[in-house]
Amino acid sequence: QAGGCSVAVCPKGWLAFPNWAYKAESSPGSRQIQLWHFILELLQKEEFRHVIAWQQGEYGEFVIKDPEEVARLWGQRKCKPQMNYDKLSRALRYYYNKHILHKTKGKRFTYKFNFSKLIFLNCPLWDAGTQCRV
DNA sequence: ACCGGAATGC
DNA sequence: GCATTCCGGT
Repeated sequence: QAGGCSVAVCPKGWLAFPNWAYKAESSPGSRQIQLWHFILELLQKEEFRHVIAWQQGEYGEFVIKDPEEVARLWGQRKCKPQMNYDKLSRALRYYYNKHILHKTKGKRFTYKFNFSKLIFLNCPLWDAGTQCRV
C-alpha cells in the first residue's frame, strides 16, 4: 500500500507493521543493522521458527526458543563471534527505556514489541491518524 | 534467568 | 546513538 504498511502472517491471525520493518539493512545510506530490526528479520522467516517465533495470543509478543543460537546468528551478522545471550539480552534491555520492547514477566525468554511506538518513532511521515490496523 | 550501572568502541 | 563487554546484585 501507499504509505508502506505490510502485513505478515502470525499464528493467531495477522500482524501489521510498516515496510521498513522488513528491510534487512536500514534504508538510508548503509547504517549498521539494529538488533530489533534483526529480530524482526528472523521472525519474518519460517526457517528460523524453531529458533525464535511469535507467541500466540499476544500481539507483538515473541519467544526466543534457542537463545544461544539467536546470539550466534546475531554475532555472525555483526562480526562479533564472542556474542552470547547474556550480551544480546543486555542490548534488548536497553530497548525498555526507549519503549521499543518490554519483558513479559514470568515467561522465560519472552519479550514484546511495542509496534505503535516503533511506528511513531521511526516513521515521521505517519501521524497519529494514520495508524496501521489489522 | 533477569536486571541495570559503568566503561568502552565505533 | 547503539550496542558490546563485564559484572554485582536479585
